[in-house]
Amino acid sequence: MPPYHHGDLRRAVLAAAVDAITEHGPAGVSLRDLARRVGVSHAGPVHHFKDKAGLLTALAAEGYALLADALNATRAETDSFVELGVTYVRFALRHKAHFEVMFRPDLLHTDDPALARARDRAGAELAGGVEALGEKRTGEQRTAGVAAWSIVHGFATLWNTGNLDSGENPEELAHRVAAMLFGDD
Amino acid sequence: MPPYHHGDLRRAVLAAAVDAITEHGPAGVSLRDLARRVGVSHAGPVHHFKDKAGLLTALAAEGYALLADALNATRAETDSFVELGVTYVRFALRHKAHFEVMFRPDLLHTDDPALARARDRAGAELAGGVEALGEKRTGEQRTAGVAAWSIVHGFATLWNTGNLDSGENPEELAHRVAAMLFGDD
DNA sequence: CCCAGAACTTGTCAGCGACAAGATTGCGGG
DNA sequence: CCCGCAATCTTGTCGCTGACAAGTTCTGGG
Repeated sequence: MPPYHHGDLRRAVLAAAVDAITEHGPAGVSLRDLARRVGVSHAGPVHHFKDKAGLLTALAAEGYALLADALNATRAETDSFVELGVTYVRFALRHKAHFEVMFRPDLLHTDDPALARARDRAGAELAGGVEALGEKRTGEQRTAGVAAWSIVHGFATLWNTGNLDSGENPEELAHRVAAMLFGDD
Repeated sequence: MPPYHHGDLRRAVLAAAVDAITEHGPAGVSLRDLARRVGVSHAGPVHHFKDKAGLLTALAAEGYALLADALNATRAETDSFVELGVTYVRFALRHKAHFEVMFRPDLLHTDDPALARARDRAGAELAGGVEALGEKRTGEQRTAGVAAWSIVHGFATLWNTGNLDSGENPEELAHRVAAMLFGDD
């Protein structure tokens, strides 16, 4: 018999949620199923997340943190804006579950402070990249930023929903697409 | 007492679903609630859609049809590719519920023939636009098409999830964004 | 050592989707 | 005209779910 206290239930449930969402999408996930997967009673997870939305909010926050880290890392080793876009796409494809949840405000507690913090951090990395780009293209900062975010986000979304699939290497295709918008690096 | 036969229950349920999804997102919708809104017993809608996924599939198909019509109409009056992109965005903002459901394959019967037909029609309109564009830019047809779809789709998604909002006129912003990718018209 | 609170369980409730079986209605063939 | 049949809608039920309440077990700080 497993011990009464799980040890790190919170992390375990989050991990199970990632698996479940990756398989069946955010709609096909129940707290009770996650509890079962983790070997805990049906109300165990509630204590850590309060809500189903609370669980997904925690997942989204984790996602923004991962994204911020990834963006930060590539900004450290290159100032290629295209490369930053590819990093965004790579994150979305590698962390499909996190990415899906991050952009479903109807499933989240959008006012959660931890979520806001993580999102702002990721936003700052993105904005920093746009700013660096601005040295080349003055004016239209806002438009350029929106365009950049739109194109990588759209690509990631379309790929993840199976609308772009055609045997190609997604990262390479993403690179060519991003390069169409900004320069040739 | 209302008559036993509703008259056009199918259409009524679809309309109610649009309202409900627009308000609460696709997750916050139940067949039973739609049945109540329409004034019909809890199992009424089932007969017309078989499934909850069936209902959403019908909605998605309707969405693709509307999109195809819209794209076709603007292709008839201009060959500006940017304008075609703005039409895509305008559709997504005006028909938020349809648009959301169209790109959630985990909620749909993706193999539904009516859905496939409608989707193909919309895809053909889009592809036609890209082809016309190809007269200007040879080669890279595939890349250009993906880039165009990505940027308008990303813009629409980000706007609809509240990530771009800042008091600006979305269509005008979309126009500037699309123009960054292709030409200046 | 002990006890306050954190971590987890058990029990319960209403709402949901799916299904089955029955009631009502309109419609086409005779 | 009417009969029967199929489409449409209702009623009833099942297992599952999220939320909540109350109880049980563990753990760490004083």
